[in-house]
Amino acid sequence: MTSNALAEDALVGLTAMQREAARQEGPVVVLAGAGTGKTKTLVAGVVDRIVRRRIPAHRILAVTFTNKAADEMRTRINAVLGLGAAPSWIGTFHGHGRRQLRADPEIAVLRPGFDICDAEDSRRIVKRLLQRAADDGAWEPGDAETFRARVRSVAQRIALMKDNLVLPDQAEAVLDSQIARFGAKSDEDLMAWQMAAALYPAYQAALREVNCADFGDLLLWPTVTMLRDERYRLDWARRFDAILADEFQDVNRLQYLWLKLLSRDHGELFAVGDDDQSIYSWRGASVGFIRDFQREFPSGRMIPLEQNFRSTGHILTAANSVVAQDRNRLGKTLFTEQGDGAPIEIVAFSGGQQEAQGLALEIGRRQLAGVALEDMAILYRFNFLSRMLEEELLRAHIPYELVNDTAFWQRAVVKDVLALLRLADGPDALQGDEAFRRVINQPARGVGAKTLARIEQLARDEALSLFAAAERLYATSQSKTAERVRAFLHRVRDEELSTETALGARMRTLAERSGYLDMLRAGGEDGVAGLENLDELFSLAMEFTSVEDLFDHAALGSGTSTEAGRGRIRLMTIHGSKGLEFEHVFLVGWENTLFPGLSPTNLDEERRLAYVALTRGRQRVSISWCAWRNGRSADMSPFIGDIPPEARYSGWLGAAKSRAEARAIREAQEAALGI
DNA sequence: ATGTCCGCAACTTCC
DNA sequence: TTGCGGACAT
Repeated sequence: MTSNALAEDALVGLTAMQREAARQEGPVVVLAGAGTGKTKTLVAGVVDRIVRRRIPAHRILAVTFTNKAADEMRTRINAVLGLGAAPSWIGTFHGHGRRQLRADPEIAVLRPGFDICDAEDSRRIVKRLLQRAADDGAWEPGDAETFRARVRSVAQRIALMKDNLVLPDQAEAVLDSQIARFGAKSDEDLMAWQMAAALYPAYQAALREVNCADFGDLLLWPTVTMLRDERYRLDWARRFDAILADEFQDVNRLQYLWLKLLSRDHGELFAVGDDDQSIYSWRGASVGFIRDFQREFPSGRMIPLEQNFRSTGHILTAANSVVAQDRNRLGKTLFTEQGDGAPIEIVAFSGGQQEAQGLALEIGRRQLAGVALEDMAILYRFNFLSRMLEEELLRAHIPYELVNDTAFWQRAVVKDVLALLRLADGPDALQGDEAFRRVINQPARGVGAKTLARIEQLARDEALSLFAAAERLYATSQSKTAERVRAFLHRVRDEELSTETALGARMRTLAERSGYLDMLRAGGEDGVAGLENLDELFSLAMEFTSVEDLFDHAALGSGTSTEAGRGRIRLMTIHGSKGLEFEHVFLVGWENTLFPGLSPTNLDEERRLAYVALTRGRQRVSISWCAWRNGRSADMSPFIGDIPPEARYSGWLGAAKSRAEARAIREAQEAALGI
């Protein structure tokens, strides 16, 4: 087959508009509504550049927000062009930033081999700084609860400043403009901004001290350096002939500028997005960039895609109506040539448990009616809502899969064992201290707060690592705990000299010999779950050849790309569902106390979130809400009221019509599973 | 005086 | 589900 024929293949099945978009040269934004073939067009755009325009794959940069989206794009391009034909520069913003910063760590005042710390690590640093400031009497620490909230909020604001290219030494000066941009709804908010600005320089210094980059740093310093140093910018910009960006409506200032600096010379910026699906303003995203595109790129084209190929008419009517309340839209209306289909089903339950049970029953019923479990999904606003659902699905013997890429790497057991590896890899490395704190008393070996404080003191006085300080402190003592601690330290030291190169095997040995696995084995059900997680970690780690790579992937939450499990219903947050589609979708917890939430956040954004949720469904969408949740009464979400009456109806399908029916469904399911 | 274990609380959304 | 305060054990 000739390459041109291949290109045509890729374009086959595209509408005229989609094809035109894919072949467009120069700056272009494809304003693609949900289900209008956005990813298809993006993939066609990459293929067109490689095949028709003969741009080498390695000179194409494609960027997404999530690892999932990047994997998806790579898979689809490979499906068209053959395995390995996809550009190597397909990845997330953070992934690209990481690559750029690894090449020149000094632009962030870091040294080679720096670590990437995740949001939790950032919060830990902020926590320590806030504590120290409170001890110095800089402000009232408040009670434990407000202190915790403050840590979160200060950390988030520092991240927001980074996303807006505010450098540490500028924080105080631009404080007012930041407050103006993001608003401060309460005195607490205002105070958090002030603290964030005051602590930002110390926070950055703390990061550098341990040779760590946070998420923001990955893109901040490359971008700042490209702005300041034209040679540096050209060095990167000249590597690429074409830039493609997914989810353009969700870029923040930093990401936008990064894209612009890389594409400025040739103007080959191909972006797809939908302003109605902008749901990341809490991460600094601004719809303004897609809305002002035409002004920023006068020669650029904006191509709208409005024909929806995914959902039936009633679903689109519902989605359009919900989002129509948002004033400031670019404005487009989805349409379909399919029929109206089933109206949106609205179901009320008395409480969360009843909702979960009702859903389990309904899912069983549809399964019996021939709908495959993998064609169904349950979407919720907050992760904690999955708990009750899981319990009831388990009870009903309905196989499910929790879709949450990053959760795996955030599990305590995974972090603990990674910390063990980090210690073994270099106990005296600066990053080793955090790892030391994590595992020194895990399993409990008699090293509590007081002892740790003593170790920290010695470490500070003698400028030692915690590991070295502990070794010295316990070198001679004959106490039982001292002996056990000494044993632990020696095992880690031994492991440092290990000739074992397979990381998975190394970690298993470490976990075994440090007593960590025994702790889990003695830990009952939770322990078993932990052991299973570790097995997955060990096998994942086998694919990595360097410790650094493994830690990077752990921090960026990638690498657990488990194939969409067949025969399982999927559970995820609405945010996590963006870009996906399912035949049947269940939207739970649509109450005025939950969605939109109680705190007066950005109502338009919640609305867009509702739009995203609704447009995931192809055939049927069911919405449920509870009159009572967590001991509080609630009302139906106003978003439900926005759906025109002809596109919805009040169903009771979640409830069994009779006891006999419930039993029949259960028995059929159990029979199918051979229970 | 220290460390451990137990029960209770609250929890965005993601790289 | 982590993270804490408090009671208990060493």
